[in-house]
Amino acid sequence: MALTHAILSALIEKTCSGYDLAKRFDGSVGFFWRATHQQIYRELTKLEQAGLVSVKKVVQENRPDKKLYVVTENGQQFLTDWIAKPAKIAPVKDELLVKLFAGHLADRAAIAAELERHRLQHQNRLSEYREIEQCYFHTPHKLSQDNRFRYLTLRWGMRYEREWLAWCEEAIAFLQERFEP
Amino acid sequence: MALTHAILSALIEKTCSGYDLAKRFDGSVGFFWRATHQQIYRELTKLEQAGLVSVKKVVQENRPDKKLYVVTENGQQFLTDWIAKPAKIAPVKDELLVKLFAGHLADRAAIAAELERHRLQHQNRLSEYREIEQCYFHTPHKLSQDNRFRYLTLRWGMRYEREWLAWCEEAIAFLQERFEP
DNA sequence: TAACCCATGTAACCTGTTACATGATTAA
DNA sequence: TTAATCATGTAACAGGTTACATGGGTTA
Repeated sequence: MALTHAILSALIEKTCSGYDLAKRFDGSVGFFWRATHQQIYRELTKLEQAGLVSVKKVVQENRPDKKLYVVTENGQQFLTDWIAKPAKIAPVKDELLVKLFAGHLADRAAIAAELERHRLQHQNRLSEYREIEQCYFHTPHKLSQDNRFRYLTLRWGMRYEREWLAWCEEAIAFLQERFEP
Repeated sequence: MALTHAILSALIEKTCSGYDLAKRFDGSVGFFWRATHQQIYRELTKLEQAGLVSVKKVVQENRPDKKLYVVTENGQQFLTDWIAKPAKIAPVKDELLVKLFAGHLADRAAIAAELERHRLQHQNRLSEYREIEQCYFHTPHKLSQDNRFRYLTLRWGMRYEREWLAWCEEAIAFLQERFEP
């Protein structure tokens, strides 16, 4: 179960509150592991009970108090051990591919439209990644060790999105072709 | 919820029993949507109640009776409608990327080993795909309409695995490099 | 004779999703 | 004054995982 680990990884990147974590899961680690705020709060409670994170109450003016979560030594060890443990490749779970698998049932134009919508979404995601690259990773050889690793994950993301784009284009072209019966 | 649709897609490709479906989910649609046999049996019961599939009892000699599931007209319409409905791109959920995100915590050799293990797994998956291509899709222009769509999904799979391989190699090379501090 | 395949299921549990709740502050 | 942001939570439900159960047939 990697939600635990995703949260620890995010907290190690930067200590913050549950609320902040939830927002950060829209980017950052969130690109590779999604979580809603309810999942996060639930998990943080467990992590605290297990002694993998500790909590600091921060009293604020003009806004609600918050709990800052800090990864403990135990927490860091727990993460480090996990990283070295052999794991299987992640299973693919993708609706669009299921749709194409039975694509002959539907109208060609409908499928082409759905492919085009996906193409655009992947293009947008790629643009996001490119902006992040420009912003934080424009000089790769000057990066700190931790950021070099994060840059690697970003590069995975860019490869992934570029490949999706290429495939969408291929699939759309396929739909436009005339085949012999 | 696409498990429903994945099952219908698989049944449309070929009518079979719950047991057979479970096995087929190790390949075929299963490459894009995983399911355990418990999930499948549970879902088939619901699909039958909803009238999207119908059941034929088949009495066998020397082995337990089985229930053949056939997609009904309603079921086919249900699937077809779903295919045309706009959907969002699938979120990525990948442990290895979470691991790399906090990669600086772990020993370099440990991470390199994990990357290598993943590289091998992706290579194996790619070989599987290539065999399927050789076996079923070696003459693309002679394929039936439905198989052309399935071939598209296979081509996605090959792109995906090739890109993973390339990235693993990049990441491993990165770990071997010497950087200035 | 032990282990595995065929075939279907129940039960308990863990994860993930959605909706609802609160209550103050700040920007449009 | 309406909506959004900050901050944390409860509750109910849907989806997914793991373990266990049964019972005959086949293979090593």
